Amino acid sequence: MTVTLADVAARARVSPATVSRVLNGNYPVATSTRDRVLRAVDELDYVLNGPASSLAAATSDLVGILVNDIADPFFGIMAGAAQSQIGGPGDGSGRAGGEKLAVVCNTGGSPERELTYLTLLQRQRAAAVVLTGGALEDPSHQAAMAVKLAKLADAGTRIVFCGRPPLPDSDAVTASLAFDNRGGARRLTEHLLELGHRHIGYVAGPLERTTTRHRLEGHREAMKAAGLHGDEESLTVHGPYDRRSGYDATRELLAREGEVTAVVAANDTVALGACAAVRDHGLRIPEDVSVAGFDDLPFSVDAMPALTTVRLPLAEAGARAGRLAVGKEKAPAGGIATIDAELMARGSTAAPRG
Amino acid sequence: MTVTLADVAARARVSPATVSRVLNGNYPVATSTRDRVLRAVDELDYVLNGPASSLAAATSDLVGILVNDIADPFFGIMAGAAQSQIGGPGDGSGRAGGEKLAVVCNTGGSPERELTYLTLLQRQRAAAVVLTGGALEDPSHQAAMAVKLAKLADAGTRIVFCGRPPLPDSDAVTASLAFDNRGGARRLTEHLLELGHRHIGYVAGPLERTTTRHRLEGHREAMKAAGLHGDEESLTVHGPYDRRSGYDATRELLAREGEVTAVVAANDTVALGACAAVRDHGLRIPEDVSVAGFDDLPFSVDAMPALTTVRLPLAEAGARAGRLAVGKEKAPAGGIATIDAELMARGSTAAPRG
DNA sequence: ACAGCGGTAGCAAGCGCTTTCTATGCGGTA
DNA sequence: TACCGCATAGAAAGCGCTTGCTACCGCTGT
Repeated sequence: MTVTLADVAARARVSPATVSRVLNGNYPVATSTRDRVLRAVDELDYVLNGPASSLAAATSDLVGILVNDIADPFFGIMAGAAQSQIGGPGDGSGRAGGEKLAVVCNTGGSPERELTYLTLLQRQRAAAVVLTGGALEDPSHQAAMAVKLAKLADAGTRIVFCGRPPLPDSDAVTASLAFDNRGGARRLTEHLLELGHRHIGYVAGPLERTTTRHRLEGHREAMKAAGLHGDEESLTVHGPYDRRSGYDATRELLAREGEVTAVVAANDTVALGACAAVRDHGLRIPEDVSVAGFDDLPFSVDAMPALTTVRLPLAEAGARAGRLAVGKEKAPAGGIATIDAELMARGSTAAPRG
Repeated sequence: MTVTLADVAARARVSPATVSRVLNGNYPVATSTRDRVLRAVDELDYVLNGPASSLAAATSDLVGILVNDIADPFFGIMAGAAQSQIGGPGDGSGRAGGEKLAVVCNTGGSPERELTYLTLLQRQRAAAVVLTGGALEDPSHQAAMAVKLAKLADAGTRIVFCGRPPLPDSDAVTASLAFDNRGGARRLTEHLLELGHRHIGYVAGPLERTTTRHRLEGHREAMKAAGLHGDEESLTVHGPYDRRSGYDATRELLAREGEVTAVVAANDTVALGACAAVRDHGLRIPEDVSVAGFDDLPFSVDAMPALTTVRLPLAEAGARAGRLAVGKEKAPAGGIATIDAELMARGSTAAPRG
């Protein structure tokens, strides 16, 4: 039926062992023999049996990339960059050894799915796993993750975090690349404060994610430093990281009182919803209300007016995570690197009226 | 070291065969025995060895989803929807049998990568493969794909196309879900013609993709039906499916002569670039120039003015492809289904001046 | 009371590869 | 000329699981 190593061996008139060695290139084989084998492989159109190979070698070339939402470019960009480094096809090396299969797994933000994907990858004896995006704060889930990751690490799977805070007291994770969400958020709010805003609405992400908390903390840090605090609670609304959440929350913020002069959104997508709400409320951006986002996704510069936001180097971070995952790059000191976030002041923010 | 089936068997005081049967649930096992086994699995924290299992059973639970650009929500949305149906974790069934590992592979639009990913999936003995997005028109690549897909199908891998035209004379593909790009494009251009436009610039996608050709054909069909043809060639510019291409091409179109009153873009992302170019040229949308996109990605409604475009039911199509891939749904008659595209007339198009 | 049978469990033979260990052939050296 | 060592190839033992077949047990039917 399907062609096996033995078939190739027979055709090349060598032993299966030799074919295996030619394919893996990890053992000296005479050039003439190698050529013969390669020709046979070609003629028979032989494709290695991955499971058999993985079983015998006790390793696999699978690399999993976990993302919260594959439809969100935030994750897509990171995942794409990571995948491009991990290789699979066309990583430029041309070496058979570099032929890793980078695959992305969509958890949909669900803790169970996250865990189950990890189990599935463990089952496949994955070579590495990259976890992207913020983590859930739920202690029991964190504990479960720590255990699972420890087991994976134990089995030789390399683990890399990308855009995710490091796991405390764990040496399972090879490297953690964490975004400076707090700093970015602080600078963003400072920018608004400098423009003269005092009543700033905050449309935050889901309560239980680290990303949400960090950005919120940065915002509040800035507010506090400006001597503004007390009404933050009432000016903060939580919701998922989507457009609708931005729309609904902003309508609510606007309806509550007329006092809000600026709205900071959890991310750019939410900001787009916020913009729509501001307009539907009959107000102009930025003359009546300033709006700001976070992430600087590609479409943000095309919003009208262009969205003030905080740029996260998603592609760079993803690529680095990919390289770390396949060992092309060595881990930063302490296994942790913080990635800077840069304020992008654009047209959607301006001084408040009056 | 790691826990094996045999360890579980020993602990449950049964044979390995019995453990395997409990795990696979495909053979009668007495309840008491099953419980004992399940408890042992739990206590030992046993995780099946995927490669070994796949080798012995000659099947695997991997399902590959190939996309051209994972950072593009067009693909992200389809892939996410497909993945959600394929299951992996939390497909709702709860059945162990449904635990497929849906993974997405990013070809970056490169033909070699596409082929190599297919080989990699073949090597893993994937249960199914979903190919999304338009195909390349290059005959030699198409032939290579046909051969590769035939081989995969031969090995029992189910193959589904999503948003991709069917492969002629091939029974390798289980089902093809093709978007009605031609019809959508035609209706879009008709809309512009009805508004009174006569000089319509077209920023097309890469020359070698079926999607590009089909959309272009629809456009020209409409033009021809309106008795307008001849200058289409000169009003068409090709480029990649990205913002920059839309920007550059539109600048060029605008600079060429002042006559263009509308710009149709290859997709929404390109349209965003076109919008920016129109504005940078000192013109207003839609008063001076109308702009239209394609796909109706989530951000399109938030452009200012909201983008007129053609809606493709990406999520529905992706979900259906996912279901077809795992056999939850049966293939449409003839293995081919055409998915309708709906015109979304919004603020970015209006009658030309004068 | 005995053959026969449905219901369970175990045995053992692989699945297709990797890898250790062993065998062979050859050139070079004393 | 005899011996050693290197370079290369082969033999064979698994890797951990699945599954066809056999074995056993307690019943039922006659």
